[in-house]
Amino acid sequence: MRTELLEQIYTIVAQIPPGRVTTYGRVAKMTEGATARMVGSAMRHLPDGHGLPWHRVIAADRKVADHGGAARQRDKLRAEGVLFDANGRVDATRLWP
DNA sequence: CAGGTGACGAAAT
DNA sequence: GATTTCGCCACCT
Repeated sequence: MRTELLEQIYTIVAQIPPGRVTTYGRVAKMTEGATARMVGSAMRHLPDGHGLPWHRVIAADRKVADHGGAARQRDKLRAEGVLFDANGRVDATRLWP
């Protein structure tokens, strides 16, 4: 059921190690049936203080997705040691399988 | 019920 | 490489 997919999404995101990142599409494929859009939507509806490392989920082009908290997301990532190149892209080696 | 939308992604132009 | 198009699917009008 839907909540099952949602649970899977939350679980997977929670598994991303600090200083590492993954993409919406990757998370979607790890679940069974979810799409990248659903993952993004799930992140958008997260309440405050959920404890989920939502900032470690980025777009497939390795740039921070464009949304209201993009700036904050970048700060959090940078605070974890994730470096961005001049194009605002994250190092490919930081990708979490 | 029909249509628009969006923290996406891949392919085409 | 920047833009556009299309596929995707839960949700809201």
